[in-house]
Amino acid sequence: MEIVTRFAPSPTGYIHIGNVRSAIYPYLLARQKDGKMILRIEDTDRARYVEGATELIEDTLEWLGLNWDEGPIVGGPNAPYFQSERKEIYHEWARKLIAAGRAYADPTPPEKIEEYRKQCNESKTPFLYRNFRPKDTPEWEPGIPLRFKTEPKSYEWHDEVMGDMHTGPEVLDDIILIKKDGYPTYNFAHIVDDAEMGVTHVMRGVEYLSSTPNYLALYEALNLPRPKLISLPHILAPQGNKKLGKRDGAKSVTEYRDDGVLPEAMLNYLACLGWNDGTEQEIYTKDELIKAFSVERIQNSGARYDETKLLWMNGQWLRRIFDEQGAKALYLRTTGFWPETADNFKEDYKIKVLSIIYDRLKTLSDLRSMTSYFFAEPTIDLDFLVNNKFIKKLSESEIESLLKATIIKLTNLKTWEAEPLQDALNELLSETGKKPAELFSLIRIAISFAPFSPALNLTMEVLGRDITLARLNAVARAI
RNA sequence: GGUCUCGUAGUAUAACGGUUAGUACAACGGGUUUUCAUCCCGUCAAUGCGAGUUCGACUCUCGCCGAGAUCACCA
Repeated sequence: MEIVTRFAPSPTGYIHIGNVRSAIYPYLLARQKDGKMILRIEDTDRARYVEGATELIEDTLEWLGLNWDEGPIVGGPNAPYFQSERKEIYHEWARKLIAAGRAYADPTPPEKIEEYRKQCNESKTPFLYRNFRPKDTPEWEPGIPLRFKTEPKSYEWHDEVMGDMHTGPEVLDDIILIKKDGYPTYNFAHIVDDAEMGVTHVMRGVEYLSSTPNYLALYEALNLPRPKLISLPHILAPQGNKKLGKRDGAKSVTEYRDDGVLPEAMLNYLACLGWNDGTEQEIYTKDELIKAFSVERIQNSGARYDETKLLWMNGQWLRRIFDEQGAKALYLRTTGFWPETADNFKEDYKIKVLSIIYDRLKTLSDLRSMTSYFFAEPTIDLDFLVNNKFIKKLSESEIESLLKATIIKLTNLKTWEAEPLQDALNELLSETGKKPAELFSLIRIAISFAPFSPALNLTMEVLGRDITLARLNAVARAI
Protein backbone atom coordinates (compact mmCIF):
# COMPACT_ATOMS: atom_id res chain seq x y z
CA MET A 1 0.00 0.00 0.00
CA GLU A 2 1.29 3.43 -0.85
CA ILE A 3 2.25 5.55 2.11
CA VAL A 4 0.68 8.97 2.31
CA THR A 5 1.84 11.52 4.86
CA ARG A 6 0.85 15.11 5.32
CA PHE A 7 1.87 18.38 6.81
CA ALA A 8 -1.17 20.36 7.87
CA PRO A 9 -0.27 23.74 9.33
CA SER A 10 -2.70 26.51 10.09
CA PRO A 11 -1.81 29.79 8.45
CA THR A 12 -1.38 31.83 11.60
CA GLY A 13 2.18 33.00 10.98
CA TYR A 14 5.61 31.78 10.13
CA ILE A 15 6.97 28.30 10.66
CA HIS A 16 9.53 28.27 13.41
CA ILE A 17 12.15 25.88 14.69
CA GLY A 18 9.70 24.40 17.16
CA ASN A 19 7.14 23.20 14.68
CA VAL A 20 8.99 22.49 11.46
CA ARG A 21 9.86 18.94 12.44
CA SER A 22 6.27 17.96 11.83
CA ALA A 23 6.96 18.82 8.19
CA ILE A 24 10.42 17.22 8.00
CA TYR A 25 9.54 13.78 9.32
CA PRO A 26 6.47 13.22 7.13
CA TYR A 27 8.57 14.30 4.17
CA LEU A 28 11.42 11.91 4.98
CA LEU A 29 9.03 9.02 5.52
CA ALA A 30 7.10 9.65 2.31
CA ARG A 31 10.27 9.86 0.24
CA GLN A 32 11.82 6.82 1.84
CA LYS A 33 8.80 4.64 1.15
CA ASP A 34 8.26 6.09 -2.27
CA GLY A 35 4.94 7.50 -1.13
CA LYS A 36 3.32 10.91 -1.20
CA MET A 37 3.32 13.92 1.03
CA ILE A 38 0.36 16.26 1.08
CA LEU A 39 0.39 19.87 2.17
CA ARG A 40 -2.95 20.92 3.57
CA ILE A 41 -3.75 24.35 4.93
CA GLU A 42 -5.95 24.22 8.02
CA ASP A 43 -7.58 27.61 7.88
CA THR A 44 -10.90 27.02 9.58
CA ASP A 45 -10.31 29.64 12.24
CA ARG A 46 -11.11 32.89 10.50
CA ALA A 47 -10.12 34.96 13.49
CA ARG A 48 -6.57 33.68 13.62
CA TYR A 49 -5.97 33.71 9.90
CA VAL A 50 -2.93 35.75 8.93
CA GLU A 51 -2.63 37.22 5.46
CA GLY A 52 0.40 35.86 3.65
CA ALA A 53 1.04 33.04 6.12
CA THR A 54 0.36 30.37 3.53
CA GLU A 55 3.02 31.81 1.26
CA LEU A 56 5.40 31.95 4.21
CA ILE A 57 4.80 28.26 4.87
CA GLU A 58 5.32 27.31 1.23
CA ASP A 59 8.44 29.42 1.11
CA THR A 60 9.89 27.70 4.16
CA LEU A 61 9.22 24.22 2.84
CA GLU A 62 10.69 25.08 -0.53
CA TRP A 63 13.81 26.52 1.04
CA LEU A 64 14.37 23.35 3.05
CA GLY A 65 13.79 21.30 -0.05
CA LEU A 66 10.65 19.62 1.29
CA ASN A 67 8.53 19.42 -1.82
CA TRP A 68 4.97 18.15 -1.56
CA ASP A 69 3.11 15.97 -4.04
CA GLU A 70 -0.36 17.35 -3.44
CA GLY A 71 -1.42 20.68 -2.06
CA PRO A 72 -1.44 24.38 -2.88
CA ILE A 73 0.44 25.38 -6.04
CA VAL A 74 0.84 21.81 -7.30
CA GLY A 75 -2.80 20.78 -6.93
CA GLY A 76 -3.83 17.15 -6.90
CA PRO A 77 -6.77 14.74 -7.10
CA ASN A 78 -8.09 15.69 -3.66
CA ALA A 79 -8.25 19.44 -4.19
CA PRO A 80 -9.01 21.84 -2.72
CA TYR A 81 -6.27 21.72 -0.09
CA PHE A 82 -7.55 24.65 1.91
CA GLN A 83 -10.00 23.55 4.55
CA SER A 84 -11.96 26.76 4.21
CA GLU A 85 -12.89 25.63 0.70
CA ARG A 86 -14.05 22.20 1.82
CA LYS A 87 -17.02 23.20 3.96
CA GLU A 88 -19.49 21.14 1.96
CA ILE A 89 -17.43 18.00 2.38
CA TYR A 90 -17.46 18.34 6.16
CA HIS A 91 -21.18 19.01 6.19
CA GLU A 92 -21.76 15.91 4.15
CA TRP A 93 -19.85 13.76 6.62
CA ALA A 94 -21.60 15.52 9.48
CA ARG A 95 -24.97 14.57 8.07
CA LYS A 96 -23.86 10.94 8.03
CA LEU A 97 -23.21 11.14 11.73
CA ILE A 98 -26.56 12.82 12.38
CA ALA A 99 -28.32 10.14 10.40
CA ALA A 100 -26.57 7.50 12.45
CA GLY A 101 -27.64 9.24 15.65
CA ARG A 102 -24.04 10.07 16.53
CA ALA A 103 -24.22 13.86 16.35
CA TYR A 104 -26.62 16.47 17.58
CA ALA A 105 -27.22 20.15 17.19
CA ASP A 106 -26.51 21.90 20.45
CA PRO A 107 -28.27 25.23 21.02
CA THR A 108 -26.85 25.65 24.54
CA PRO A 109 -25.48 29.20 24.86
CA PRO A 110 -21.79 29.54 25.80
CA GLU A 111 -22.65 31.20 29.10
CA LYS A 112 -24.61 28.14 30.13
CA ILE A 113 -21.68 25.88 29.26
CA GLU A 114 -19.40 28.10 31.28
CA GLU A 115 -21.76 27.66 34.20
CA TYR A 116 -21.57 23.87 33.94
CA ARG A 117 -17.83 24.09 33.87
CA LYS A 118 -17.82 26.23 36.98
CA GLN A 119 -20.09 23.83 38.82
CA CYS A 120 -17.68 21.01 38.10
CA ASN A 121 -14.69 23.00 39.20
CA GLU A 122 -16.38 23.81 42.49
CA SER A 123 -17.41 20.24 43.14
CA LYS A 124 -13.97 19.10 41.98
CA THR A 125 -15.37 16.70 39.44
CA PRO A 126 -14.02 16.50 35.91
CA PHE A 127 -16.04 18.54 33.46
CA LEU A 128 -17.53 16.39 30.75
CA TYR A 129 -20.09 17.94 28.47
CA ARG A 130 -21.75 14.61 27.84
CA ASN A 131 -23.07 14.75 31.40
CA PHE A 132 -24.94 17.92 30.46
CA ARG A 133 -26.17 16.76 27.08
CA PRO A 134 -29.43 18.64 26.35
CA LYS A 135 -32.56 16.51 26.30
CA ASP A 136 -34.34 17.96 23.30
CA THR A 137 -32.12 18.96 20.48
CA PRO A 138 -33.31 20.84 17.40
CA GLU A 139 -32.75 19.93 13.79
CA TRP A 140 -29.21 20.89 12.80
CA GLU A 141 -28.98 24.02 10.72
CA PRO A 142 -26.34 26.64 10.11
CA GLY A 143 -25.86 28.83 13.15
CA ILE A 144 -26.08 25.98 15.64
CA PRO A 145 -22.94 24.08 16.66
CA LEU A 146 -22.93 20.38 15.98
CA ARG A 147 -21.62 18.04 18.65
CA PHE A 148 -20.46 14.45 18.54
CA LYS A 149 -22.54 12.07 20.62
CA THR A 150 -19.83 10.00 22.18
CA GLU A 151 -20.06 6.54 23.68
CA PRO A 152 -17.92 6.39 26.81
CA LYS A 153 -15.61 3.42 26.65
CA SER A 154 -11.96 2.44 26.85
CA TYR A 155 -9.56 2.68 23.94
CA GLU A 156 -6.28 1.07 23.14
CA TRP A 157 -4.00 2.07 20.37
CA HIS A 158 -0.42 2.05 19.29
CA ASP A 159 1.53 5.22 18.81
CA GLU A 160 4.63 4.60 16.73
CA VAL A 161 6.70 6.84 18.96
CA MET A 162 4.97 6.68 22.35
CA GLY A 163 4.21 2.99 22.28
CA ASP A 164 1.08 1.17 23.41
CA MET A 165 -1.52 3.50 24.82
CA HIS A 166 -4.74 2.98 26.69
CA THR A 167 -7.30 5.26 28.24
CA GLY A 168 -10.58 4.95 30.05
CA PRO A 169 -13.99 6.44 29.21
CA GLU A 170 -13.29 9.55 31.30
CA VAL A 171 -11.41 11.18 28.44
CA LEU A 172 -14.22 10.87 25.91
CA ASP A 173 -16.56 13.74 25.45
CA ASP A 174 -19.09 15.32 23.13
CA ILE A 175 -16.65 17.43 21.16
CA ILE A 176 -17.81 20.12 18.78
CA LEU A 177 -17.71 19.00 15.16
CA ILE A 178 -19.03 22.05 13.37
CA LYS A 179 -18.82 25.51 14.88
CA LYS A 180 -21.70 27.92 14.81
CA ASP A 181 -20.07 29.74 11.91
CA GLY A 182 -20.40 26.57 9.85
CA TYR A 183 -16.69 25.78 9.77
CA PRO A 184 -15.53 22.48 11.20
CA THR A 185 -13.25 22.24 14.21
CA TYR A 186 -9.78 20.80 13.76
CA ASN A 187 -10.97 17.69 15.59
CA PHE A 188 -13.47 16.90 12.89
CA ALA A 189 -11.90 18.42 9.80
CA HIS A 190 -8.59 16.62 9.99
CA ILE A 191 -10.31 13.25 10.32
CA VAL A 192 -12.48 13.83 7.31
CA ASP A 193 -9.61 15.20 5.25
CA ASP A 194 -7.15 12.49 6.17
CA ALA A 195 -9.71 9.91 5.16
CA GLU A 196 -10.67 11.64 1.92
CA MET A 197 -7.05 12.20 1.00
CA GLY A 198 -5.96 8.68 1.84
CA VAL A 199 -3.48 9.68 4.53
CA THR A 200 -1.90 6.55 6.03
CA HIS A 201 0.49 8.10 8.55
CA VAL A 202 -0.54 10.97 10.78
CA MET A 203 2.45 12.74 12.31
CA ARG A 204 1.85 15.64 14.63
CA GLY A 205 3.01 17.12 17.91
CA VAL A 206 2.37 15.27 21.19
CA GLU A 207 -0.16 17.87 22.22
CA TYR A 208 -2.69 15.84 20.26
CA LEU A 209 -1.97 12.65 22.17
CA SER A 210 -4.54 13.46 24.85
CA SER A 211 -7.32 13.94 22.36
CA THR A 212 -6.52 10.84 20.37
CA PRO A 213 -9.26 8.72 22.02
CA ASN A 214 -11.83 11.20 20.78
CA TYR A 215 -10.42 10.83 17.28
CA LEU A 216 -10.54 7.07 17.58
CA ALA A 217 -14.21 7.32 18.52
CA LEU A 218 -14.78 9.43 15.45
CA TYR A 219 -13.02 6.97 13.15
CA GLU A 220 -15.24 4.30 14.57
CA ALA A 221 -18.46 6.23 14.22
CA LEU A 222 -17.54 7.20 10.69
CA ASN A 223 -16.51 3.66 9.90
CA LEU A 224 -13.04 4.74 8.86
CA PRO A 225 -9.78 2.81 9.19
CA ARG A 226 -7.32 4.20 11.70
CA PRO A 227 -4.20 5.65 10.16
CA LYS A 228 -0.89 5.02 11.86
CA LEU A 229 -0.49 7.56 14.63
CA ILE A 230 2.86 9.15 15.31
CA SER A 231 3.32 11.72 18.06
CA LEU A 232 6.30 14.01 17.82
CA PRO A 233 7.75 15.30 21.10
CA HIS A 234 8.18 19.01 21.48
CA ILE A 235 11.33 20.92 20.93
CA LEU A 236 12.16 22.72 24.13
CA ALA A 237 13.27 26.31 24.52
CA PRO A 238 16.96 26.86 25.38
CA GLN A 239 15.94 27.96 28.88
CA GLY A 240 13.27 26.55 31.13
CA ASN A 241 11.20 23.51 30.43
CA LYS A 242 8.71 24.91 28.03
CA LYS A 243 8.22 23.91 24.47
CA LEU A 244 9.86 26.29 22.06
CA GLY A 245 7.32 28.80 20.86
CA LYS A 246 7.17 32.24 19.40
CA ARG A 247 6.90 33.70 22.89
CA ASP A 248 10.28 32.27 23.79
CA GLY A 249 11.74 33.98 20.79
CA ALA A 250 11.55 31.00 18.47
CA LYS A 251 12.86 32.43 15.25
CA SER A 252 11.20 31.64 11.97
CA VAL A 253 13.02 29.13 9.84
CA THR A 254 13.45 31.63 7.05
CA GLU A 255 15.05 34.10 9.42
CA TYR A 256 17.97 31.71 9.59
CA ARG A 257 18.14 31.73 5.81
CA ASP A 258 18.46 35.52 5.93
CA ASP A 259 21.18 35.14 8.56
CA GLY A 260 23.19 32.96 6.21
CA VAL A 261 22.38 29.48 7.43
CA LEU A 262 22.36 26.87 4.70
CA PRO A 263 19.21 24.80 4.20
CA GLU A 264 21.33 21.65 4.28
CA ALA A 265 22.54 22.53 7.77
CA MET A 266 19.09 23.48 9.00
CA LEU A 267 17.51 20.29 7.74
CA ASN A 268 20.39 18.22 9.08
CA TYR A 269 20.24 19.80 12.51
CA LEU A 270 16.48 19.65 12.93
CA ALA A 271 16.16 16.10 11.64
CA CYS A 272 18.79 14.96 14.12
CA LEU A 273 17.25 16.82 17.04
CA GLY A 274 15.35 14.02 18.71
CA TRP A 275 16.18 11.39 16.16
CA ASN A 276 19.27 9.36 15.31
CA ASP A 277 19.92 6.25 13.30
CA GLY A 278 22.03 4.56 15.96
CA THR A 279 25.32 5.28 14.25
CA GLU A 280 27.73 8.05 15.13
CA GLN A 281 27.17 9.95 11.91
CA GLU A 282 26.53 13.65 12.46
CA ILE A 283 26.40 15.15 9.02
CA TYR A 284 23.68 13.94 6.70
CA THR A 285 22.63 15.04 3.25
CA LYS A 286 18.94 15.08 2.51
CA ASP A 287 19.27 11.82 0.60
CA GLU A 288 21.12 10.23 3.48
CA LEU A 289 18.38 11.33 5.85
CA ILE A 290 15.73 9.84 3.61
CA LYS A 291 17.61 6.57 3.60
CA ALA A 292 18.43 6.44 7.30
CA PHE A 293 15.18 7.76 8.73
CA SER A 294 12.97 5.53 10.81
CA VAL A 295 9.96 6.42 12.91
CA GLU A 296 10.93 3.87 15.57
CA ARG A 297 14.08 5.81 16.38
CA ILE A 298 12.36 9.12 17.02
CA GLN A 299 13.07 10.05 20.63
CA ASN A 300 10.03 10.03 22.88
CA SER A 301 11.11 12.86 25.13
CA GLY A 302 11.46 16.51 24.22
CA ALA A 303 14.76 17.80 22.88
CA ARG A 304 16.21 21.15 23.71
CA TYR A 305 17.00 23.51 20.89
CA ASP A 306 20.69 24.43 20.78
CA GLU A 307 21.56 27.18 18.34
CA THR A 308 25.28 26.77 18.97
CA LYS A 309 25.18 23.29 17.56
CA LEU A 310 23.18 24.47 14.58
CA LEU A 311 25.86 27.05 13.84
CA TRP A 312 28.58 24.46 14.25
CA MET A 313 26.76 22.28 11.78
CA ASN A 314 26.41 25.20 9.40
CA GLY A 315 30.18 25.66 9.50
CA GLN A 316 30.59 21.99 8.69
CA TRP A 317 28.29 22.35 5.70
CA LEU A 318 29.95 25.52 4.49
CA ARG A 319 33.29 23.71 4.37
CA ARG A 320 31.80 20.56 2.94
CA ILE A 321 30.26 22.40 0.02
CA PHE A 322 33.50 24.22 -0.65
CA ASP A 323 35.62 21.08 -0.43
CA GLU A 324 33.33 18.78 -2.37
CA GLN A 325 31.62 21.07 -4.85
CA GLY A 326 34.21 23.78 -5.20
CA ALA A 327 34.57 27.49 -4.58
CA LYS A 328 32.13 28.42 -7.32
CA ALA A 329 29.37 26.27 -5.81
CA LEU A 330 29.75 27.95 -2.45
CA TYR A 331 30.02 31.34 -4.11
CA LEU A 332 26.62 30.85 -5.71
CA ARG A 333 25.14 30.64 -2.21
CA THR A 334 26.62 33.94 -1.10
CA THR A 335 24.42 36.32 -3.07
CA GLY A 336 23.21 39.08 -0.82
CA PHE A 337 25.68 38.39 1.95
CA TRP A 338 28.63 40.51 0.80
CA PRO A 339 29.31 44.01 2.05
CA GLU A 340 27.67 46.66 -0.12
CA THR A 341 31.08 47.86 -1.25
CA ALA A 342 31.63 44.49 -2.93
CA ASP A 343 28.99 45.25 -5.56
CA ASN A 344 31.51 46.77 -7.98
CA PHE A 345 33.89 43.88 -7.84
CA LYS A 346 34.14 41.02 -10.27
CA GLU A 347 32.95 37.53 -9.50
CA ASP A 348 36.47 36.09 -9.87
CA TYR A 349 37.79 38.40 -7.20
CA LYS A 350 34.98 37.57 -4.80
CA ILE A 351 35.56 33.87 -5.34
CA LYS A 352 39.20 34.40 -4.43
CA VAL A 353 38.22 36.23 -1.27
CA LEU A 354 35.74 33.51 -0.41
CA SER A 355 38.37 30.84 -0.98
CA ILE A 356 40.66 32.21 1.69
CA ILE A 357 37.99 33.21 4.21
CA TYR A 358 35.40 30.41 3.96
CA ASP A 359 36.77 28.26 6.75
CA ARG A 360 36.34 31.13 9.17
CA LEU A 361 32.63 31.54 8.47
CA LYS A 362 29.93 30.32 10.78
CA THR A 363 27.19 31.83 8.66
CA LEU A 364 27.25 33.46 5.25
CA SER A 365 26.37 36.79 6.80
CA ASP A 366 29.78 36.77 8.47
CA LEU A 367 31.07 37.76 5.04
CA ARG A 368 29.67 41.22 5.60
CA SER A 369 31.87 41.99 8.57
CA MET A 370 34.83 39.78 7.75
CA THR A 371 35.67 40.87 4.22
CA SER A 372 35.16 44.63 4.23
CA TYR A 373 38.88 45.44 3.75
CA PHE A 374 38.96 43.49 0.50
CA PHE A 375 36.49 45.89 -1.05
CA ALA A 376 37.20 49.26 0.56
CA GLU A 377 40.20 51.03 2.03
CA PRO A 378 40.24 50.43 5.78
CA THR A 379 40.40 53.51 7.94
CA ILE A 380 43.79 53.85 9.50
CA ASP A 381 43.38 53.48 13.25
CA LEU A 382 46.76 53.86 14.93
CA ASP A 383 45.39 53.15 18.38
CA PHE A 384 44.06 49.84 17.20
CA LEU A 385 47.46 49.06 15.70
CA VAL A 386 49.55 50.10 18.66
CA ASN A 387 47.33 48.43 21.26
CA ASN A 388 47.50 45.02 19.65
CA LYS A 389 48.89 42.65 22.25
CA PHE A 390 51.90 41.73 20.09
CA ILE A 391 52.63 45.10 18.54
CA LYS A 392 52.54 46.64 21.99
CA LYS A 393 55.98 45.12 22.56
CA LEU A 394 57.50 47.15 19.74
CA SER A 395 58.71 50.72 20.02
CA GLU A 396 57.50 53.36 17.60
CA SER A 397 60.81 53.46 15.76
CA GLU A 398 60.85 49.68 15.47
CA ILE A 399 57.39 49.76 13.92
CA GLU A 400 58.58 52.36 11.47
CA SER A 401 61.69 50.47 10.40
CA LEU A 402 59.85 47.16 10.18
CA LEU A 403 57.26 48.70 7.88
CA LYS A 404 59.98 50.20 5.72
CA ALA A 405 61.85 46.91 5.48
CA THR A 406 58.65 45.16 4.51
CA ILE A 407 57.88 47.72 1.83
CA ILE A 408 61.32 47.39 0.31
CA LYS A 409 61.20 43.62 0.40
CA LEU A 410 57.80 43.45 -1.23
CA THR A 411 58.54 46.09 -3.81
CA ASN A 412 61.41 43.99 -5.07
CA LEU A 413 59.41 40.78 -5.14
CA LYS A 414 59.26 39.40 -8.69
CA THR A 415 56.12 37.29 -8.66
CA TRP A 416 53.21 38.30 -6.46
CA GLU A 417 51.94 34.88 -5.49
CA ALA A 418 51.28 33.08 -2.26
CA GLU A 419 54.47 31.04 -2.15
CA PRO A 420 57.04 33.71 -3.03
CA LEU A 421 55.17 36.01 -0.66
CA GLN A 422 55.58 33.53 2.16
CA ASP A 423 59.27 33.15 1.28
CA ALA A 424 59.72 36.90 1.42
CA LEU A 425 57.94 37.08 4.76
CA ASN A 426 60.19 34.34 6.12
CA GLU A 427 63.26 36.21 4.93
CA LEU A 428 62.02 39.34 6.65
CA LEU A 429 61.61 37.34 9.80
CA SER A 430 65.20 36.17 9.87
CA GLU A 431 66.57 39.52 8.72
CA THR A 432 64.78 41.49 11.42
CA GLY A 433 65.06 38.86 14.11
CA LYS A 434 61.47 39.49 15.16
CA LYS A 435 58.97 36.90 16.31
CA PRO A 436 56.31 35.99 13.75
CA ALA A 437 53.63 37.14 16.15
CA GLU A 438 55.12 40.64 16.22
CA LEU A 439 56.11 41.19 12.61
CA PHE A 440 53.16 39.42 11.02
CA SER A 441 50.61 41.05 13.29
CA LEU A 442 52.02 44.43 12.35
CA ILE A 443 51.77 43.77 8.61
CA ARG A 444 48.42 42.06 8.92
CA ILE A 445 46.82 44.93 10.77
CA ALA A 446 48.46 47.57 8.59
CA ILE A 447 46.83 46.13 5.49
CA SER A 448 43.46 45.16 7.00
CA PHE A 449 42.78 46.93 10.29
CA ALA A 450 40.62 43.94 11.07
CA PRO A 451 40.62 41.98 14.32
CA PHE A 452 41.43 38.86 12.33
CA SER A 453 42.03 37.85 8.74
CA PRO A 454 43.20 34.90 6.65
CA ALA A 455 46.83 33.86 6.40
CA LEU A 456 48.98 36.90 5.65
CA ASN A 457 50.49 35.72 2.36
CA LEU A 458 47.06 34.74 1.03
CA THR A 459 45.52 38.03 2.03
CA MET A 460 48.30 39.93 0.26
CA GLU A 461 48.03 37.76 -2.82
CA VAL A 462 44.32 38.44 -3.19
CA LEU A 463 44.68 42.12 -2.37
CA GLY A 464 47.38 42.48 -5.03
CA ARG A 465 50.73 44.24 -5.06
CA ASP A 466 49.50 47.79 -5.62
CA ILE A 467 46.92 47.84 -2.87
CA THR A 468 49.12 46.01 -0.36
CA LEU A 469 52.02 48.42 -0.88
CA ALA A 470 49.77 51.45 -0.92
CA ARG A 471 48.29 50.48 2.43
CA LEU A 472 51.70 49.79 3.98
CA ASN A 473 52.98 53.13 2.74
CA ALA A 474 49.95 54.94 4.08
CA VAL A 475 50.47 53.46 7.52
CA ALA A 476 54.21 54.17 7.44
CA ARG A 477 53.46 57.81 6.69
CA ALA A 478 50.86 58.04 9.44
CA ILE A 479 53.13 56.70 12.17
C1' G B 1 -7.35 18.39 40.33
C1' G B 2 -8.50 14.18 36.36
C1' U B 3 -6.08 11.67 32.24
C1' C B 4 -1.64 10.69 29.54
C1' U B 5 3.67 11.01 28.58
C1' C B 6 8.76 11.59 29.76
C1' G B 7 13.52 11.37 33.11
C1' U B 8 21.84 9.01 30.74
C1' A B 9 27.22 14.78 31.61
C1' G B 10 25.38 21.97 30.70
C1' U B 11 23.06 20.29 25.66
C1' A B 12 21.83 16.36 21.76
C1' U B 13 22.33 11.32 22.12
C1' A B 14 24.59 5.61 22.09
C1' A B 15 24.64 1.16 24.83
C1' C B 16 20.46 -7.99 22.64
C1' G B 17 19.99 -7.78 31.09
C1' G B 18 26.95 -8.43 30.93
C1' U B 19 31.96 -2.66 27.85
C1' U B 20 36.21 1.05 31.96
C1' A B 21 28.68 3.78 30.44
C1' G B 22 30.54 5.38 23.83
C1' U B 23 29.97 9.85 20.43
C1' A B 24 29.05 15.01 19.18
C1' C B 25 28.24 20.32 20.64
C1' A B 26 29.72 23.57 24.61
C1' A B 27 33.58 24.65 28.37
C1' C B 28 38.80 24.26 29.62
C1' G B 29 44.08 23.15 28.16
C1' G B 30 47.67 22.05 24.26
C1' G B 31 49.66 21.50 19.05
C1' U B 32 49.76 23.16 13.58
C1' U B 33 56.04 29.51 12.38
C1' U B 34 50.97 35.98 13.12
C1' U B 35 45.56 37.04 14.53
C1' C B 36 40.47 34.78 14.27
C1' A B 37 38.99 30.24 12.61
C1' U B 38 39.70 25.31 10.44
C1' C B 39 42.20 20.79 11.56
C1' C B 40 44.51 17.50 15.32
C1' C B 41 45.41 15.93 20.57
C1' G B 42 43.91 16.06 25.60
C1' U B 43 40.85 17.42 30.26
C1' C B 44 36.21 18.05 32.80
C1' A B 45 31.43 15.93 33.00
C1' A B 46 25.91 11.61 33.29
C1' U B 47 22.24 6.73 34.25
C1' G B 48 16.61 11.59 39.41
C1' C B 49 15.79 8.82 44.40
C1' G B 50 14.48 4.18 46.96
C1' A B 51 13.15 -0.79 46.99
C1' G B 52 12.44 -5.50 44.27
C1' U B 53 13.58 -9.47 40.35
C1' U B 54 18.55 -11.40 38.80
C1' C B 55 24.96 -14.30 39.35
C1' G B 56 24.55 -9.41 37.07
C1' A B 57 19.94 -3.58 35.98
C1' C B 58 20.72 2.64 32.20
C1' U B 59 17.86 -1.52 30.47
C1' C B 60 12.53 -5.41 33.76
C1' U B 61 8.69 -4.41 38.18
C1' C B 62 6.79 -1.21 42.09
C1' G B 63 6.85 3.29 44.98
C1' C B 64 8.53 8.26 45.37
C1' C B 65 10.43 12.77 43.30
C1' G B 66 10.88 15.95 39.20
C1' A B 67 9.39 17.74 34.29
C1' G B 68 5.88 18.16 30.32
C1' A B 69 1.13 17.65 27.55
C1' U B 70 -4.11 18.03 27.70
C1' C B 71 -8.94 19.01 29.79
C1' A B 72 -11.91 25.54 23.95
C1' C B 73 -17.38 26.86 19.06
C1' C B 74 -7.69 27.12 18.75
C1' A B 75 -5.27 24.16 15.95
